[in-house]
Amino acid sequence: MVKTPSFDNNGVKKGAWSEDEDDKLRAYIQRYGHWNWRLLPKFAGLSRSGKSCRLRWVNYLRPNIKHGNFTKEEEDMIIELHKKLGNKWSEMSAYLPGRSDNEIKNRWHTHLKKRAKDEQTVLDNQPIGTLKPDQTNTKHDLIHNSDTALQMDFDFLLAESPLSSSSTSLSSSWFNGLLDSAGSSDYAPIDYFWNDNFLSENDTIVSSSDNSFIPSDLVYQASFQNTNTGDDNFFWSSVDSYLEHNHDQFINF
DNA sequence: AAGTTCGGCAACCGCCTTGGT
DNA sequence: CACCAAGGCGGTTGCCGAACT
Repeated sequence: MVKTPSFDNNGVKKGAWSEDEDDKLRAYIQRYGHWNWRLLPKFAGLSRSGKSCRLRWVNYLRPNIKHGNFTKEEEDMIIELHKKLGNKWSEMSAYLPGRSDNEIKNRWHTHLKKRAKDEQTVLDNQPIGTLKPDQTNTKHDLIHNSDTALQMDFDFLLAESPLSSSSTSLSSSWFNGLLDSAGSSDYAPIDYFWNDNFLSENDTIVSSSDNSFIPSDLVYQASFQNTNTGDDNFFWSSVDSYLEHNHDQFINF
């Protein structure tokens, strides 16, 4: 299933992650965040490359990540997004909460690529004139997305998404519109999990400006205020800011 | 039962982008 | 402007279990 653990010439471990390594990485990031992937393994006590740590966290260890058991809706969405975006797996993952780009990519290659091709073949070989009304609808839906409402959502999302080339800035209306059009937080970009998992239920985001849309990177740089105690809690977005506020711990490092 | 092929997926590799100096 | 380091992304690989012969 996974690559056999081994060490390269620099003593960096490769291959499958052990439970102990997962625990170390998870505990470290949940406590300190990932302020610098390259240095993180050293601080966390791991013999891994920063890239490997990042990948493990993003694809497997981060909170709310889902594995396997793709729903029909998720698969439909992937196929639809692939039509619109091509192999932009990371962009697709923004529309599928809890799904990593790697998992979406794997799902596409192992299941959906064939399914999409088969569906297209059926459509190509079936003249519209031979279809009954309901079949015509089916063909229309498949061509123009399997669900009309979903299609409208896709069009809207893609047009308004901050990831879209036609969009020039992160707009608050994008997320508000996202929720309005979807009518459900299921369509919310995955970035929102950061808020959920690094804040206690009594914490609120303190933002100096528009806080309707806060990408994960910005969340890390934001400050949070406990509504009960009024205390501010900071997540460190850079090694400099971290060291600055934790100087005593590293004075002898 | 043994050998072979296939499917699924975690992880790696190399390139590109971005930000700092 | 050029260079460098770090992060991010998409393509690919390697391994294992299941299915097949």
